[in-house]
Amino acid sequence: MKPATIKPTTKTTTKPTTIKSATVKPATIKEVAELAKVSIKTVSRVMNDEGNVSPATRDMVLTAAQRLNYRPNMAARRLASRRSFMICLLYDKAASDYMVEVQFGVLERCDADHYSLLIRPCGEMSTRQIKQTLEQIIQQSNADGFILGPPLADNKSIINLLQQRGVPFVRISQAPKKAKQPCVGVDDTQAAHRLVSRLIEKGHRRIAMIRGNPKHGSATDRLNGYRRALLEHDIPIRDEWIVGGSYEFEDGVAGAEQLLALPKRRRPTAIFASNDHMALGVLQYAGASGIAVPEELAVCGFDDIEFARFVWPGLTTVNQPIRGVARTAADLLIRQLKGEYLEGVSIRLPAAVVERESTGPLES
Amino acid sequence: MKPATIKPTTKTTTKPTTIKSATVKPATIKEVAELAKVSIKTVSRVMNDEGNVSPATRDMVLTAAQRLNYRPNMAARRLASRRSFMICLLYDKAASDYMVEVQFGVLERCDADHYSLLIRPCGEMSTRQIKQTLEQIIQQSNADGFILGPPLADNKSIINLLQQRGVPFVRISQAPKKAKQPCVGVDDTQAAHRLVSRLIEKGHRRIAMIRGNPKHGSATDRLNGYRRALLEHDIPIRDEWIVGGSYEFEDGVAGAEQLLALPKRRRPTAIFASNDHMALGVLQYAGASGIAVPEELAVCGFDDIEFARFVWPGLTTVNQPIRGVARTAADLLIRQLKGEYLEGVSIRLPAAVVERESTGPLES
DNA sequence: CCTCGTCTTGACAACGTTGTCATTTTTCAC
DNA sequence: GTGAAAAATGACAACGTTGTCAAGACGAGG
Repeated sequence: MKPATIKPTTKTTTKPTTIKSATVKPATIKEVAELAKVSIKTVSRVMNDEGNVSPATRDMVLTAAQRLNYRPNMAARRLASRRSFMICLLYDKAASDYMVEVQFGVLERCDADHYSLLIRPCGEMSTRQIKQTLEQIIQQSNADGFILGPPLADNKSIINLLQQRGVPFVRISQAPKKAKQPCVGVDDTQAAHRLVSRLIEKGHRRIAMIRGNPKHGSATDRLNGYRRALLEHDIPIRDEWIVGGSYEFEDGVAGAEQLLALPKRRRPTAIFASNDHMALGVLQYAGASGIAVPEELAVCGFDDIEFARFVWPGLTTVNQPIRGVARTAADLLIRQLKGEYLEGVSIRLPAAVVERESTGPLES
Repeated sequence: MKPATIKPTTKTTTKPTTIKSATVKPATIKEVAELAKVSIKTVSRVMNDEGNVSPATRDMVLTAAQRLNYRPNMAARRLASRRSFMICLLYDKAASDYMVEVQFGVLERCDADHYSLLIRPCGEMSTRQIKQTLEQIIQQSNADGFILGPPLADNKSIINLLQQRGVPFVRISQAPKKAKQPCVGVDDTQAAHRLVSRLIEKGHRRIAMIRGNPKHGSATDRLNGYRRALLEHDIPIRDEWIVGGSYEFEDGVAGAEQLLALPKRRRPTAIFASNDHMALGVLQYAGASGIAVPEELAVCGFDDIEFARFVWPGLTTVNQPIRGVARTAADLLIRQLKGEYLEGVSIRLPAAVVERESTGPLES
């Protein structure tokens, strides 16, 4: 980091000359109590909706609080209650669009209950480092709970650690698996199934697939959806039409190259890439090698990232209700923190196929 | 929000049956003090690097702390010191790639000093709402300082509020303007100038521009860079080649339509869109209307978002060192919090033109 | 050897809440 | 009315740090 070039001033230690308006000292619970003529404990009860407060006193306290513009001091509250009112969102350096949406969703729910959100991207960390970071967050920041984004949500080692520590957490993942913790996600298998079925309806028989990163449970699910759709329509599943990938743009390019190099007879007329990044890779390869999309090749992806509609032809894909998933995850976590018993709860939100130009004319 | 379907269990209030390993109670400063045979205050001094501690005692404390795996309790620290060790990142719901990078950069710096990061997207709020939110964050979470992302960094009203409250903040903006607060950014004018100059070098004379959102200072800067480049090469600036926009994809589409509808003689051979989103809009319009890029039309953008290289043809654009800018902003803020005097400091980081296929063959 | 600074160190009171438990008031059934 | 349970309220001690201030230890200069 380059140090700033600071214009030396006459007195380096002098405070800025800004006319600092006497920063109003925030009111404390004590002052509210005095004004309302009750004990601080009663004020506390009202502020926390603890019940066992008569409507009359409740009103008194509320108006007093309002008049003093009182807001409970979080630090004190945290210290006394041994809760931090903080939720930590743990995620890989996943697709930025995806995570921004997740952040939004979680924040929406957090705000409703005055929880703060700590974000912790772990993209460049080893599992060991992540665990260390976790320990620190638990002990130091004292996070009340965690939300694990994909693919961390499927990381056995991390799950175990949190379980051992007794910290509540919710997983965002399509694969509920055996873990008992609440899990929210989208039914990837079903969505992929629908998408591929749609291709079949449009007349395609030679449909290839580029698989996703095997570390993500979603990769398997999407593959299964593809398989099921083909099976249901009595289309044989050919190994040469299923190529590897790991959700990166370049995998799409490489996959397309491999698939389109097949002899004309066995060359696919449609490619289903396991995510939009790879689908865009396919589009780029097609564009660069003069293959017309969708006339010669239909392409579709998964995720409906922002840019799926910003390319030409627009990319057919699956839109996931990410924000909703995230909001639900936060909701489950907060409810758990409030004492609700949610073991084994698993929620699937529906995903919708979005058809654009890359799979053919829109009215069909 | 749909409520979860919860399998009723026999005892609803029972805690999960998970074997909860006796969650180790974190060590407190008191225990460290006892083990090191010093007072808690001395431990505190060591932990905060306050100085005036003899090397011998310092060592004792440090080893004791390590042996107990001691980490200061943040809540207590916050309460006692009346500082929150929290920084709030305030931003519009700007391009997600951009903000994720900013978050990364800020986090990197925060971690180094054990600051926590609060994120606060204000995309859908009015200035009034934002101010209210700010008040709450200042009073309740007690954030020590703020980092304002664009375009909030140029919002006079918000700046004033923070100034009045006496809360330190750093702006991320290309336009230092008259505000005294530290500001970090990129020299947009210069970058745009370079980009357009490059187009001129490649032989273009009819270069159009799609302007950015006038609320962002960057829009003006980029326009100025464009103007300067043309002026320097004695190319007249024609109003019909400068169309409005507000950084959205659709503005690019519309702008392209408008520009390419000009009679052939006056039709631009190159379009400089003020950001990549709009440039992608131009690309889409060109693709959809059969205009070959770069042969018939050169296109370039600004920002170098992830997808600039994922489209065909790859988009020529300007790469901003966003993470570096963010890290620097956080650095300035933290240094300010430590008492350094940084009024009027303004740091510009260089941005680089990235040439891809959309402006012509790469070796030229 | 004394004195006066400077460096170290510690005792103790904040900080602003919540938790515990005792006390007072209200409610209700008889 | 009476008694007993329930509801409402309050006193006070946590919570785990940091800030303040005073006291002790140590060195240097006379």
